[in-house]
Amino acid sequence: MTQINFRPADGVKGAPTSCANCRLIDICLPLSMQLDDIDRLSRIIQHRRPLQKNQYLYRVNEPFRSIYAVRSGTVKTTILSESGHEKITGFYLPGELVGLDGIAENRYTCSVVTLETTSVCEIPFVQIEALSAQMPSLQRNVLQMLSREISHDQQRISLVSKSSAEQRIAALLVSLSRRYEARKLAAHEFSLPMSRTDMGNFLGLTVETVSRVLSRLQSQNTIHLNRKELRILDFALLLEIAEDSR
Amino acid sequence: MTQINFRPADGVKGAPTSCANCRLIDICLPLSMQLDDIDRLSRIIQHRRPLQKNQYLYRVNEPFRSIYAVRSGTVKTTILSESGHEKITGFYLPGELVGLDGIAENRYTCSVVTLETTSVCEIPFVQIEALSAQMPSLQRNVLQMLSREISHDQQRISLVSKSSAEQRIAALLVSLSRRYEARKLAAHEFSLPMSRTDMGNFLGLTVETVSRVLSRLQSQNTIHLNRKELRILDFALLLEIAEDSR
DNA sequence: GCCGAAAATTGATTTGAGTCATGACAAGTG
DNA sequence: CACTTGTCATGACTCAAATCAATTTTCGGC
Repeated sequence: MTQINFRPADGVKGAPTSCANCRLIDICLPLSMQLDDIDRLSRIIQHRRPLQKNQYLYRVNEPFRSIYAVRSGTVKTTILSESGHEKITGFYLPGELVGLDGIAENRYTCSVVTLETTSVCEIPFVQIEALSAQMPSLQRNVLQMLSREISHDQQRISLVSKSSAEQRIAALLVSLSRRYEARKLAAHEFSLPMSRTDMGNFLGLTVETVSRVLSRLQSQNTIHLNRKELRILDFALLLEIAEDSR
Repeated sequence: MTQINFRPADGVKGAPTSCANCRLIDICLPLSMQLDDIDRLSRIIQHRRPLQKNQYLYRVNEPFRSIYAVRSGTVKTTILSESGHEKITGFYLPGELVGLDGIAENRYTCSVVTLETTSVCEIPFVQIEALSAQMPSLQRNVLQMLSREISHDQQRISLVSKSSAEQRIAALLVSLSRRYEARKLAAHEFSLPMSRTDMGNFLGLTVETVSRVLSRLQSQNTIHLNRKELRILDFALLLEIAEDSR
């Protein structure tokens, strides 16, 4: 299991590190900021100890304090339906931010759960506000990250409302692939961070259907799947399945 | 057809009006701002002539200039799949903002189409930025509106990924009902602003299924529907159908 | 390494939504 | 006004996904 390490620097464990050394700099909040601005931003970021699998980063209705950047690992966001059922609304990879939903009501409107061992950068919101009052580049970036999240959410809506199970699953795999690619990781060979159950929950399908569709895609040589290790054999076809709409 | 008038003031047509007189003030961007701040905000808002049904407010990839508040009428946002198929990602009622997705890339990532005659308030983004640099209340409100949109998008994801057609349709009706209620309009008797086709597109269902489910809900006396005029007869049941999840 | 629990796969069957086809109705057009 | 056009409703039929059930595989703890 060759887990890629997103630790920003090789410094002493727990020592302060800077976003300037982080390999996610082209994707994450400091995106296209000046070096000295990045350093000022880095100083307000808190590095937490990594969370084990299935831990809550925060829960719905907790008071909003911070936004978080996933540094390594993967998380899911969940909302609670009025009947008490948990519904997954998204998966977040390294460099993606969670907690942005908390700004409006000053408390989180969803919960965040780790899918594997995950470390995050915590960015206290009052400090973001204070700093961005003096730093237009940060203010602009915060707005951009929120806006980007809205675009992504819309993509997600179109993903989960696709008509067939095959389309939805193909579209999820394509989405993951592209996001790994943007992180300069292997786009056609990666590990699915979530369980089949989670995929089904997110996509509005039963586990059995997820399992069957994955098997079918495998028998057609579109993908190869060994437990969670995915290899995309025919990306073009996968994309066609995902997009080919009635 | 008693169309409720959202025109902010009774002034001369085209004369400058203020958000202070608008009945959407508790919902829209100026939410909980001071009166003098509201006046300053009002001055940068441009009132466009109303758009007829099926007109584009803007199209995907157009350069981002403004965000828009729906003043009266209804719009839908659509994104284009790679296969060229249009997918509806949301419906927006008076007091809701569209265009927030444009901030990140400086161009819109979706298109906005009117579902009926609609008027909007245009708010040029450079002016928002300039003004919010001097007006913390506005800066905060802009962030809150973006954050709120993210929460709503997550709700929408959970809505469209529900498992059965009945659940999805019930959930959409509940959502509309609550949003009309928040606008102090009749929550249990309103006109569906979108066609059956649009409902189906948004929910990932065929028109026929939409039609059949609506008929079924009607024959069970959960709703009464005459063309687009909807009366919710048993809201509790409708909510139960929407939320009752496996 | 072994055990029990959880997760995933696979099969058989049922059910619900899609597809195709037709007709009703309303709105718009010449 | 007749005629077209678009929207919606409904029926017959098919097919895909849910459900129910039984194994198999994987994984965490001892």
